[in-house]
Amino acid sequence: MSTPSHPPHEASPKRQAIVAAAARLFMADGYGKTSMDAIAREAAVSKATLYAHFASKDQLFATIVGDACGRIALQDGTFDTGVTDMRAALASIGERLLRFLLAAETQAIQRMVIAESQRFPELGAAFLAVGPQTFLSHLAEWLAAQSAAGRIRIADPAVAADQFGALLRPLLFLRALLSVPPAPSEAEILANVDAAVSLFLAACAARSEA
Amino acid sequence: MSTPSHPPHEASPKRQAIVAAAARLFMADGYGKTSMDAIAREAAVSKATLYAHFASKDQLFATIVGDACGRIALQDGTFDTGVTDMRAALASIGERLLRFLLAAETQAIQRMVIAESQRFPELGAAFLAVGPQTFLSHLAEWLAAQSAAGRIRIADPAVAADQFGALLRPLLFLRALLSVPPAPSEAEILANVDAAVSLFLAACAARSEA
DNA sequence: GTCTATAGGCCGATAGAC
DNA sequence: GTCTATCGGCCTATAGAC
Repeated sequence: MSTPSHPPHEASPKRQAIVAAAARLFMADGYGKTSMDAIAREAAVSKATLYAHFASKDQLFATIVGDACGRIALQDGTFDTGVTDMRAALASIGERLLRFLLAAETQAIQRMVIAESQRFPELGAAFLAVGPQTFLSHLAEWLAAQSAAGRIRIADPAVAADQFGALLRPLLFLRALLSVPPAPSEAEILANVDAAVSLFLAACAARSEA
Repeated sequence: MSTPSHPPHEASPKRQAIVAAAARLFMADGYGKTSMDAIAREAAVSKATLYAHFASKDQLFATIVGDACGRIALQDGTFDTGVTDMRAALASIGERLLRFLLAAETQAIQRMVIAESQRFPELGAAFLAVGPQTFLSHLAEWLAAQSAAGRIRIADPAVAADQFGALLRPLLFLRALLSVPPAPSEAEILANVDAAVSLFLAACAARSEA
């Protein structure tokens, strides 16, 4: 993140193996339980090689999480421009967001960043910037456009985007983040999206304030 | 949690010192970075005494987090029965919830439980039960009563409670959980509560469905 | 750059005296 | 129950040969 750290080639095969192994283990077991020995073993590389590519466990962790945050930003953030049915458009955006938030890799990253954000202060800020804030600013822009086109009534697009996003982190999302079974079912996901869209649209149809 | 574990007196002074020290250190540094040596030092007790009261680091951690979860449940869950102004009532409930979610101890517990919920499966379930689920079931009951009294229109109180709760975990809440400065200001807190109440009420005034 | 081998330290947990 | 002292192990990181 702060230190790109490519002393050898960025695309060195061993380096790629190390990154892949570290990502898998950090996400599965967290920072504390993952040892450099285990990463070296998983990557089929000696520990010395590992340390030739990454100066410390901290730096390796920061690199892995930074990469993962970058991957989040690459998620298709396109919002339809030729909208006619607001309910369908919001349902589509909401469903994509909720499914993304519940995906295994996203959940793993969230747990890691929340767990270590105090020890690695840049991590939380980086995640927030490339994840939630990027998504919300795109959504706010889109909402503003829909509002300007008269398809919805929104006073403050930024606030509205934040609220729509929050509605897609209901108890279902908490349950998943806390690893409490059962895993979210298809029906639950769709019901939560529908409820979020309904509440949001009902409010926007009814009022002109924020 | 599962193992009450009081071999000596539950209220033994040394035991209390251990619990206090462990709670402070676990919440500040997390499970991995907190050592039994540090806890013993902080509690002014030998490590052998520590192990006389708690069989292992895991068990001590589970006890501390279980206690903390129990303390959450003790939060004043009273909802006004003699309500006239729904906006004021919801604002009061919302403000108490958001301030609670942002409190330092609550944040520390959330980080710990999210971080270790995979290694300690009972932890996530216990937290969910005594925290969010207890609150939401009380809120749902209260909303049902208000709906029955004709002060609001709610089809599914459980869904509505979940949504009101979700609206009180906006970006502001994420920022705090990720330890990203600045700390939430008074104005931000009140603005977020007001926005949540406005959206919720506008939707409930406008529709009869969920 | 990559290996084998190991330094050096801290950790969780225990033995044994009182 | 509480202490002092210590074990055995695993961890991060490095030295030195190739």
